[in-house]
Amino acid sequence: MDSIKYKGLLKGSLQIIILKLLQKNGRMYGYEITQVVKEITNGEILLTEGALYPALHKLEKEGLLAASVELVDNRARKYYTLSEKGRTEVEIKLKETKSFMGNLDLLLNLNLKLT
Amino acid sequence: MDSIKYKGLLKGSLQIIILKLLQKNGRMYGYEITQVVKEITNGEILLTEGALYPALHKLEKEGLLAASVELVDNRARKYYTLSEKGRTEVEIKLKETKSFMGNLDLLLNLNLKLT
DNA sequence: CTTATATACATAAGTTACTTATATATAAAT
DNA sequence: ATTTATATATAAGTAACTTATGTATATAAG
Repeated sequence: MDSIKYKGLLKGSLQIIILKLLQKNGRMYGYEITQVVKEITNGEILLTEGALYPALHKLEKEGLLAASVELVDNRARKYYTLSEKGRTEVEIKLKETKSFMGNLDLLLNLNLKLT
Repeated sequence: MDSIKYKGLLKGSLQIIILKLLQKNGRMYGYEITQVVKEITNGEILLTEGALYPALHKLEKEGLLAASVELVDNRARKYYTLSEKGRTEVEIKLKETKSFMGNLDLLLNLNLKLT
């Protein structure tokens, strides 16, 4: 698995992507996140395991995610959900991301319309 | 000088910010870039010297920028302009950035409209 | 039947782009 | 006289990645 595009750009946005997907879908496991991101972005964003799993562990350690392992088809899946703290944080980080994109819009003359 | 917000998010976007400002303004020096970014973003993006100057040096080394030192008020200024390669690259990186923001829009449900 | 692909997680080593801190130097303002 | 603004540079440390490797099961292909 490898992500060809957006070499530097993904930096800093992986956390909010994970948090937002969990906010939307309630309960997901790591591999599922990689597949959903791939589908939604038409294969343009391909998360690497080496980035995703440490990011999940970090978010769990920080108390934003709760994890529970489950056996499905004799294979271990680690499901994640947002904690209470995570539900608060996702809103904060989302606002930050929007604000940053608004500023990038001004600097790069992208003519975005944030609704 | 320090940038409070967008801790991770700025990563990967500094290069395109520099290139785009030079495309727009033709000829700028480092300190001027920090001030223009500060003004345009209402003080929300504050470039650090430790990030800016190495980034300028790297872009110059890669042949995207041309530099010339000038004395103004007895102080040395290093002016940068886009090279031919830089003029091509800024368009490529701009498209990449737009594409990435479009994908982030899909993942985060931001409802932006890229024109 | 054995090999490749998909599913599923984890981590170690290396790279890169930052932050923070420090350094130098002149000009202008307090 | 001291601080703030202007102007550039670099060294040390950190965080978030990439790349590579490892383990293990299920399924499809040849």
